[in-house]
Amino acid sequence: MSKQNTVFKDAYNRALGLLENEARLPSEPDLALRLKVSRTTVRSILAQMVDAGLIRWDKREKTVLRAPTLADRFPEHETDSVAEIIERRFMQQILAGGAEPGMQINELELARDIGVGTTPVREFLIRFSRFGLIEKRPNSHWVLKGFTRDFALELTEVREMFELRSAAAFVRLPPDHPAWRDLAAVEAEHAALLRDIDRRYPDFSELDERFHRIVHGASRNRFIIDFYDVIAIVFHYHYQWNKTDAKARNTIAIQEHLLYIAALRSGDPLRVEDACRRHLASARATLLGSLAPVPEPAL
Amino acid sequence: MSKQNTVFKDAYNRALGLLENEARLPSEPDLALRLKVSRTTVRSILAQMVDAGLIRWDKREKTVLRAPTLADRFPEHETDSVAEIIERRFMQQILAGGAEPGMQINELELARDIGVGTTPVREFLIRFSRFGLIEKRPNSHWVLKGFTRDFALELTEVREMFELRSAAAFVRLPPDHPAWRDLAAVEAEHAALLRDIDRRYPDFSELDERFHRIVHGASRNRFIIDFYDVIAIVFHYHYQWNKTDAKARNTIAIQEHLLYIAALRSGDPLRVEDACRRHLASARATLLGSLAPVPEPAL
DNA sequence: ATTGTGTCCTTTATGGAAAAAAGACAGCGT
DNA sequence: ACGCTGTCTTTTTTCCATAAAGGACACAAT
Repeated sequence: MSKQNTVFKDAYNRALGLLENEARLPSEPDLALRLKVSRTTVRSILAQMVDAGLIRWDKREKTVLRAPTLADRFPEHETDSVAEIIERRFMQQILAGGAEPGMQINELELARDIGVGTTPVREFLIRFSRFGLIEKRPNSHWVLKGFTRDFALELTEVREMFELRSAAAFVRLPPDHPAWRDLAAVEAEHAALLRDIDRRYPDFSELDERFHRIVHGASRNRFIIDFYDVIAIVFHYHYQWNKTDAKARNTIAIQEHLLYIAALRSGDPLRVEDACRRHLASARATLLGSLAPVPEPAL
Repeated sequence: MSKQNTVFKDAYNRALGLLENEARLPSEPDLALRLKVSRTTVRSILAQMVDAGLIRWDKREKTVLRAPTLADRFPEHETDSVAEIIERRFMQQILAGGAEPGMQINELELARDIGVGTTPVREFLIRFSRFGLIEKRPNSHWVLKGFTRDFALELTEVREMFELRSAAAFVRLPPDHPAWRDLAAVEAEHAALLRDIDRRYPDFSELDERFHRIVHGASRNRFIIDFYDVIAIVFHYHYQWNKTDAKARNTIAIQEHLLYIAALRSGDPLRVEDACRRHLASARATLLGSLAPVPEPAL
């Protein structure tokens, strides 16, 4: 076994959707564009569809024979790339499972645990190291620095610097800048989410990321924009395994966002700074509160 | 050929220095500690020294037989790890050689060029991607974003935010904090360098990095501290192939550093901020000036 | 009792192979 | 003329093998 054809399987599943309401399929380059894969993969998909009796394929003629059923789809888990699998398993171990700071991380053991080769594990750890949670000892193991209170404080310190600056840059954007349109869109989604909060509160996480990325984008600074990756991954996994008071927490955050958005629209720098600071302070308090409580100093 | 024993060769060269003025060598664990390698490598070194007729080795007795000569050393280039070789060659291509933004980077070609396997090249690119100069298209090539004017502006913007905050944190350090001792040491080195500037001006680069890392360390924030890696690598390679006015440039920077250090010692936040801003503004101007000039807007 | 050595096992670093996926190009069809 | 397909080549992704390096443990020497 040398490589999983997850790109093929995922694109195949997505291609099944195109068969639903069409009698014939477009050209290969057109399909490649829509599915965001190469024409080589498109041709594999078409060949597979022929085998499955879904289409007849002769040169430019690609006639749909029958509608796809659930049985035609590849199972979800076979469409995950190795990198995604490694990320999930690793984050599970260090955020959910009890992993103490200082612990050694062993590439080989991790690879065996997950059932993949050492190469992708190693590459994952290298990529992941930029998040500041692990550190490499060359020619030796990795050290887990841990999702500690210190980590959260350092993360939020930088986040606050970056977001305040980005928010200030936002109000200086020209009125026809696409960011204003994006902002209006997320504002509407916030309002919609709030109206149906009892049922939809778990959807906030994704909206939160979208909103903050729009704000950070206004900085037009790749380092600031890229830093949001660190925040996003930490929040994503942390709150995924830490759902206490999720509804109340998200409701408050939505309201803060709405005030923050209104401030941005007002164009008043002072009002923006105030709304931004309030929200960031509250986000920090929530994050710190969800960590282990501060150790009591001895009396 | 599967792996270069560069760790061994580099440690062997360093170990030769220990033979100079000693009649016998210490224990294996002791040597391992001094050379910062494992005992396994120490034992390989000792075995090699026996073969070379440098020592007699019997259990705990490690008697020096003769002083090492230049011929005993491994040549410098054999002691560079593969990762170092890749980094140098790559930086040469993108900073010194004319590499236009938007260019594709090909792992395989790069590996063949340098004469190493694809695995370390790939790992280098992943590590390097955090510097914001290249970007990955999954399942496809890397894209060179280039050391452009925009890059320099974005880099210096973040640098200035981080350094101002770190400098402000520095003056709040307790008087017995080791950073004050480090600061005094680099101050002395600055003075010494300035006295012999005609001859020693190329040494400034290293001192510059040492100084700024001390300042950034005061932030006690891993993200701020790690960000200096980006600055360091850019400055290191950029000025290595761009030596115009190096002496004048370094002389000015030393003087700015001395004022900056004096401000830090004064403990006056306003004075610190002023000195820090002045130096950063001058560093930015120098960096931008050394890039291609701004394209003239059409009349 | 502590420190050092001999021995052996494990892990990391790196090259190599092969499947999956991307990409190039000539010739064909409209 | 332009876009599409057939075919072939190249590159990326991944697993695997092996040398280099690290690390563990029992026994030996001080």
